[in-house]
Amino acid sequence: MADRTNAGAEPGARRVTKRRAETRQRLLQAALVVFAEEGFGRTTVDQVCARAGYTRGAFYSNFDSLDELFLAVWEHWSTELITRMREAFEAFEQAAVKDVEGVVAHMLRAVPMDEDWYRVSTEFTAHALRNPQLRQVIVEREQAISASLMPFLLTALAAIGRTVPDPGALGQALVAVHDGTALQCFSEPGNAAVQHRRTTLFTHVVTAYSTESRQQS
Amino acid sequence: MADRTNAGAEPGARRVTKRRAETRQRLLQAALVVFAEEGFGRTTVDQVCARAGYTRGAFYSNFDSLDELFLAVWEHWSTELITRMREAFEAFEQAAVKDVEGVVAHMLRAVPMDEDWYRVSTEFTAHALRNPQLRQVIVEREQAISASLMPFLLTALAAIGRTVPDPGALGQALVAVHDGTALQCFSEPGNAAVQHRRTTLFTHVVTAYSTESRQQS
DNA sequence: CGTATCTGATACAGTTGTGTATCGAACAGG
DNA sequence: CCTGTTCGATACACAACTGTATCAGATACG
Repeated sequence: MADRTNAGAEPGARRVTKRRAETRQRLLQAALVVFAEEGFGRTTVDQVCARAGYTRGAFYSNFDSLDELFLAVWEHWSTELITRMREAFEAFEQAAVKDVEGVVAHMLRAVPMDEDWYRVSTEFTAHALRNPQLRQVIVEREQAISASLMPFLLTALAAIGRTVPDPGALGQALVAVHDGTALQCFSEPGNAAVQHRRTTLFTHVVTAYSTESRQQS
Repeated sequence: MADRTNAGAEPGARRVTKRRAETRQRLLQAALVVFAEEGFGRTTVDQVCARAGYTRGAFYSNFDSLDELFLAVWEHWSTELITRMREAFEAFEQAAVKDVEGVVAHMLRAVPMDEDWYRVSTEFTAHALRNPQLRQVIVEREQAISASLMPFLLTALAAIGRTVPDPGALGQALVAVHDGTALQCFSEPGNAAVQHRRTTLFTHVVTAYSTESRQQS
């Protein structure tokens, strides 16, 4: 590994200057775009640096290899996405929601759909399947997404008088449906029917995994 | 393009020798494995040829570029898969199937789950999103899968007294669910719960998209 | 300010891969 | 068999990328 950021507490620790943090950040941003455009395997160090406005020296000072950068990009942006999702959830007005369709509509509004990210994460997925450690990383990330989403979803469902017997199963189902339908939406960006069917499918799934409970909040 | 196969009818047509066909075939097979192992972007012409037992001369005699081979591999194996799926369906005994779970179990048994293919097709998907023409190819393939599957599914459902109001929507939903859950299954190969939830999700979806009809065949 | 350290630019050496051109061997048709 | 054609191996010229080593400017801190 190249020099790692560290909070300054360790012995032998090096200060992390602002400049360095900024450089790293810009490299991560640039990398997402370049990976999306060129594909990971065909991306060169030069391309990323050029896009970020650096030369290769900056890269090799911050990372050891493109592989390391790829992982860093994926982790950075996937946590970013989870954060955004959570924020969107917290900003919700539960007021107007009266049925499952409403809950789903709210939920889908909170889930970002970014094509660059989709391409990169898809490729990362394929990449991760080649490496047991990365496989695990993927699994954990999926659980994190599910864990971020479910509390809000359960609350929203409770508000319309619905209970989820097996939240874990619902979480897994939703992630799968999201992944599968995202591809369809990106494949046919102009096709409104595909978009609509996506919502319908989500609604069916949420309905199937929840049951009506007597007391409505 | 390199020399193309042709049926010999065109003027200026070249014979296609057996040797050539065999070479092409072996290159396609080798490519699937190498792409799965290395990733498309990091695969070299040499690697594919070595795996197939040729040198680069054979490759350049059959294809113009790795891109062309990638597409050829994807088309070859995806049609192959559809064929297998259809055959598996045709071999089914409808006898023992008495409920939606049974139908789903049969269906899932017909759908091949090959990890090499999954990796390659996932990467191809990401690749295809960069090119409008390839996007279209993906869409058409999805429709072909749906078209192969639905007749059998509709028949099986009819046999247990169920009707599907919107087969197109169900087809799209099933493809999405398949794609999404396949990743989960490959990520946690040892986890039986994931496998089971996949089946459950399929069952829920098929149930939600079909309605009970009076007359049972 | 002055200085020690950190950061990114630049230059370099070596490796790896591509695409083409050429040629002998394999093949199909008579 | 013989012959014209096709196929794939080999050699070559060229281009691209990597990783390292070095250095000058930027930065933090007393």
